[in-house]
Amino acid sequence: MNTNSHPEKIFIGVSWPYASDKIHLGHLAGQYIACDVFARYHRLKGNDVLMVSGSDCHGTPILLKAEKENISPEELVKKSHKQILETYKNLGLLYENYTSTMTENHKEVVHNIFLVLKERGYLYESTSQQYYDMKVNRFLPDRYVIGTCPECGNTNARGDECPKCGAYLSVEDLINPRSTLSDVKPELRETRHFYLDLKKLEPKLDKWMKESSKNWRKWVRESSKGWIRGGLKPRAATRDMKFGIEVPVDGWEGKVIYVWIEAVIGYLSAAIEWAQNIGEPSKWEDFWKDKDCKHFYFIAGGNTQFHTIIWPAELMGYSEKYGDDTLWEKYKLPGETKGEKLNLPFDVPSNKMLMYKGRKMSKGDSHMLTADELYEKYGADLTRFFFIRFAPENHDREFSWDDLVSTNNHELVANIGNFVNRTLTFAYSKFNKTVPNGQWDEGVKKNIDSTFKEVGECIEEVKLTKALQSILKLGDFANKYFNDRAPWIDIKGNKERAKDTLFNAIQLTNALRILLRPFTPFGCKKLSELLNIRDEYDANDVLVQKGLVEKNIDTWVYEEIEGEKELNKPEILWEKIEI
RNA sequence: CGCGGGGUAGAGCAGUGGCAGCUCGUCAGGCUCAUAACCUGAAGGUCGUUGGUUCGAAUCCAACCCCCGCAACCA
Repeated sequence: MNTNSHPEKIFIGVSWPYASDKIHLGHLAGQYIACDVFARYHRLKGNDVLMVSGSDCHGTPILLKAEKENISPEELVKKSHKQILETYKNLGLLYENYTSTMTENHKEVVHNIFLVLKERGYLYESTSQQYYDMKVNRFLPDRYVIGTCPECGNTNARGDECPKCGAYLSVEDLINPRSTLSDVKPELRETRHFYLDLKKLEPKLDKWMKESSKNWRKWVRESSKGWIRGGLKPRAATRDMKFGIEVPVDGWEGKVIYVWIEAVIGYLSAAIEWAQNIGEPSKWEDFWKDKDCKHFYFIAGGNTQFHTIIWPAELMGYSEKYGDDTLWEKYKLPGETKGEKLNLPFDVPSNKMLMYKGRKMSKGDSHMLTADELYEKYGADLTRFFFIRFAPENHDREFSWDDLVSTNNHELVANIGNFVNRTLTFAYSKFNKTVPNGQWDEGVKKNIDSTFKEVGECIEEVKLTKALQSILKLGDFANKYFNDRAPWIDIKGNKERAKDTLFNAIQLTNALRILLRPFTPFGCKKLSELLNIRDEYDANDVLVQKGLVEKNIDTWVYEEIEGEKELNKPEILWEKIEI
């Protein structure tokens, strides 16, 4: 059932996990749960949602890790991709298309964009000196060169920064440079690269950001403006490497497109792939060219400038092809029919960092807890609930097992779960396994309606923690209502009043079920069964490749459960954690 | 003086000009339908520091202190 007569179009781009390892808790806190809650809400509301992402498969760290494990980079990527999908499935993270940067389609779209940017003069060639390791036959990114810090004499300063004195260094400043890959002294060699001319796009970016960033989170907006204020520098768009998407220009063999120039293009290529998958190759234009389609990018702190500066810059430069007949004919994207510009980000709800033991989690030195560890121990709903309840939306947060246990026992279990259970067991045992036929209490009705309104507004503004708190407030209200009305006393002498109480308590239960669907879909699915509501929507039907994900039976307007409906035998939705 | 965020009760946080709030924890009481869950009440704060603007400042301005993130392919 879908009563939304004016569906909105919502495009959601989720930052691409790097296919070198499993998903860890920082990823969950950063974006992978928030995006799913947001998407589920909009689908529930009856909006057309296209949420895409994929595995980011290229780059030096994958190459090095593969070498270390003595497998090919392709094998490593394949393994990681599979693990990521498994985690998504377990947690019920649902995409219209989750793909990877290894597809032919992605390569084609990347080449198309690269060449248009080049033709429009946003990519220029330049040569520079870079360290080269003769032993492993490879150019070295700055961080793979260590040496003596010219400021403090620390002998283990990195090419970009001295960890001891904090000085920001240029790699050529290092005294006695050594390669971290082979420990040999690298030599400076001349190399040629393309650079993305961000300086040239700066005025356009500046204007766009001033107009568009008003609704962004403060820290995202301010730091993005700060980068522009500080002046944008050209960024290398290619690298000396063999693993990746080759540069589509003669004489550039052996070089690939820099992974962050390339990976963000995945938001577009994954939408194109989705359209092909559903057999309507032009369908992606509904999301990328309809000016009313809002684009949300769910990412985490460290990637902010790629989504507020670099990706918009690429899109702006690329969109100049639409004013040029020659380019338009020459560089059509797969399935492209309309000569309209591509949409820019509407919001980039980036989260801050989740800290673990005082510092951020990192794949680099295995300072992390994997998503699977948490899932295996506590299941999908609590994992999801926790990372929304304690999301680092505006500042960093320390991950804490105490918070996790506390929020489970006090909020998910005692507040919501217990209310549902006391209501259902009461109705089941005292009212002959049915919903008692009672009268609405106006206060209850009003509270349900205003909670739907408030939660909806919060989610649409991507204030998910606040949305969840609002739901918990309804849970508080529900428990208080039950307590104040004391139906266990009425049942002995004033059964009509008890009937009304339970009727309203059941409505509150059902309201909580719908409100929580985006957050804890598994428990809500179970609750549907207890309430004897037909619910074929599979909470972890992940990666629907064909068509938009099937819409829910529910809507975001509360519909009452009629009296005398039969109930199923109550069961516990969420278990308390004993310490 | 690189850019940015944060500093509010024991802990975690909300609060952007009008009586300092929420959750947990602590203490006391109530209830017994419910997963020892639920409800009521109490204690607990110099809102980082100093100065300024204002009838009025946690909130606006200035200076300073402390914590954190951002340069690499770190979410």
